[in-house]
Amino acid sequence: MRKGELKKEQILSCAGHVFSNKGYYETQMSDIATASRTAKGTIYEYFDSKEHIFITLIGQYIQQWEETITENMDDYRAEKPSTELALVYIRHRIYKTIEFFSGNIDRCRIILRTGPALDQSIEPAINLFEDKVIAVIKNDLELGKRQGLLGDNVHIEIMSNAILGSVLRLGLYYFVQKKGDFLAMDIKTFVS
Amino acid sequence: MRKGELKKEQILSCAGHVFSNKGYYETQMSDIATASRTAKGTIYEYFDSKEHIFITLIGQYIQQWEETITENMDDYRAEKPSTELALVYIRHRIYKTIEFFSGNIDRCRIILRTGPALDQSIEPAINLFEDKVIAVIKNDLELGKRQGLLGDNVHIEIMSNAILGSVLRLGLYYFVQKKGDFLAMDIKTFVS
Amino acid sequence: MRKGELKKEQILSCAGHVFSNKGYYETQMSDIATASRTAKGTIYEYFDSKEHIFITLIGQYIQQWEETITENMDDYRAEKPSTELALVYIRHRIYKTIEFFSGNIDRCRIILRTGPALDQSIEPAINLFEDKVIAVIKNDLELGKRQGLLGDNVHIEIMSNAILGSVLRLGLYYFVQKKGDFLAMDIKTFVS
Amino acid sequence: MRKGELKKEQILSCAGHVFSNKGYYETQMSDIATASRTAKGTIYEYFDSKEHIFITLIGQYIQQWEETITENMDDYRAEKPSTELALVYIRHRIYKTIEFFSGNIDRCRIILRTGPALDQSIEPAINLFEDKVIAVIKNDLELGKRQGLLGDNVHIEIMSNAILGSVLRLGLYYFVQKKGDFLAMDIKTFVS
DNA sequence: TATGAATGAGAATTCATTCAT
DNA sequence: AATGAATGAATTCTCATTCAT
Repeated sequence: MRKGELKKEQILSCAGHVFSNKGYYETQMSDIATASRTAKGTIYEYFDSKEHIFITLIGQYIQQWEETITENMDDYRAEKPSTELALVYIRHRIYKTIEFFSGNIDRCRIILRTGPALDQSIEPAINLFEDKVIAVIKNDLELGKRQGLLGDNVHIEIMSNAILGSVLRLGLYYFVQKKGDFLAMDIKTFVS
Repeated sequence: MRKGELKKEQILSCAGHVFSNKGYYETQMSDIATASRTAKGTIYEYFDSKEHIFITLIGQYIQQWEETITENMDDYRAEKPSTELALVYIRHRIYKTIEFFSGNIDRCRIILRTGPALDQSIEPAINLFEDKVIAVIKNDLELGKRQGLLGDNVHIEIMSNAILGSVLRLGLYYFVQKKGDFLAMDIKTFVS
Repeated sequence: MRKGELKKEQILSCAGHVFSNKGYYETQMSDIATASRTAKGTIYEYFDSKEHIFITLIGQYIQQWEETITENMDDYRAEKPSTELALVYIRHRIYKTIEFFSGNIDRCRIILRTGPALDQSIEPAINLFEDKVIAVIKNDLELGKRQGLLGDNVHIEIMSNAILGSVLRLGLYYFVQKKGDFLAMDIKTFVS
Repeated sequence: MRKGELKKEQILSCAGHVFSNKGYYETQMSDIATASRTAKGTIYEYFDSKEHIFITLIGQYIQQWEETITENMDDYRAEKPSTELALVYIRHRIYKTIEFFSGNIDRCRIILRTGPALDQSIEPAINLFEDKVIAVIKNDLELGKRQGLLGDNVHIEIMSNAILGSVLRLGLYYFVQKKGDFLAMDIKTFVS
């Protein structure tokens, strides 16, 4: 049981590595087999299909992201019981999201480089991640609005999408394409 | 000559329609043949491969975008010879880009849904579009900085990527996924 | 009419050139069209199919060979009315056949390099040439036997095939593969 | 391992049978699949391409020929330690080559019917066989010359090509085209 | 008579998945 | 639980031939 879990995890992480380098379509099951030092048949003991691997992987990434952004949340809660909690939250989440992306290059490349249009069956998986993020941002923004930190004319839906788009694009630019040197300062400046 | 051009254009636009619905990989040459009411062999008279069709299509989109954003540029130039030209420019380009996306749903879906990770040979084509847009935005932002409209602490690279990310994401959200009603007001509010 | 004949001849000789370089299967109708500066459709005005071109070509070669080996035959007839006519004939034919091969490199390459196993429909064409040659050799050998130049124990069928095989192989070796310098002496020595 | 070798051998021999009947170009992978009762995909587990199968086959034939002509060579060596060894050798080889051709009809048909002009990539394979044979004959002839069995005026290159041409042609005539009854006597008569 | 765009049947090859061991 | 040989549907691309002009 324990051993089986390990094997599954091993296949998953190796698959992530291959997907990250070759993309979903260019990745072949034999690549995953080779990378994970597993026979092709064995992979099918743990996953129904190539698609299933990919979807499982994205699901894992979402869970990891959720865990990451809630980490140490209590510190903030305690630290600043005053106003401006929304701003603190959103900054914390952006930092944590950046940490999330920079923490695992395969994860980063897959999420940021895989457009939603790959395939009808994979599209929902990709969208799921982005929907989750949008929901969290929206929530924070609404909190901000209630706290009077954001003017009434701020359109939350637009704002949250814009923030998500910005963050994803910046991640792609700095972490995946590595076109510039990432400077820790910045986003703070930008958001505010 | 004229007739050949028409046929090529017809294949290209039908291919765009199929790509937009099924994605690059799920699209088969036979789908394009059926959609364009052309024999498979005929498509190969005009294009070397499926990849060639896709790359040609993206190239066409880039050209169309460039044409769109420079349209009526002179009006603005005359209208506001004073300061704030950069702001006018950038707004104009954002409006025009929105117009560009909303003007052709296939174009919109392909550009916004196709992640850069489809395939090694297609990735450059996709990146080309985004690089072009980044270059234009950077240029405008630099102009804005020189005109004193943007503070010195604004990091142009980050800002331009954030704007691009926002615009692409909003296009995806409102035009492709149609999750909300697009309101003409907004982006203006957002950018300022 | 005259002009049509010329066109047909032009296509045929250009086809010979292409077949000689690429072989029957690797040759495409478009190659022949390009080589003969004729539109693909036009070729079909003169020939029913690719196969038809090839068969016509071989037929032409056979006719040319027959013409070549009978050239100046009368000289020999007059010159040596004595015995040994068979030997004179066969030598003359071998010389003329060598002349035939060396006179047109495309013809030479096609006949000597095209094995009989290309295709069910082309095999008869190739065999036709060799059958013709065998018949002529056999005839000469029988004459030689009647004249007492060849012992009774010479098996004509074997001998004629052996001579044909030798001649074809030597042609291939010296004219097509050009592995050695061809010396005019020799075959005479060999045959006798 | 053992089983895989068997499968490969099975595909190879069935492919030989199909090639021998239809020729290289007319043979389709599906024919080989059917003939060997193997799925098309399986063939590609063992061979990279149709061309690869053909080249492997010819390589095998060459090896078999080399094995055949050296069989029982020692007998001769013991039997006739005197002079005329060269003549014994060459006769032995011709008999063995005839045995080689008559021993496997597919092998015989492929070697004798496949001209060198099939295809640029296959031409070397075909030539390889004939080059090997030429080398062996040349060697024997040189031995014969040293032993004084052949006059100085015998041109070895021409002679060896002529012998090869004769043998191949006779094989084609008697074994492939079956135009006459093969009589065991003969070649001996001819060569001497 | 000449053209070359259009055709579509047909070919080799790929690769996710299965299954006997 | 693990294997990897076997599968065959599916896919891209080719090319001899046709036909409207």
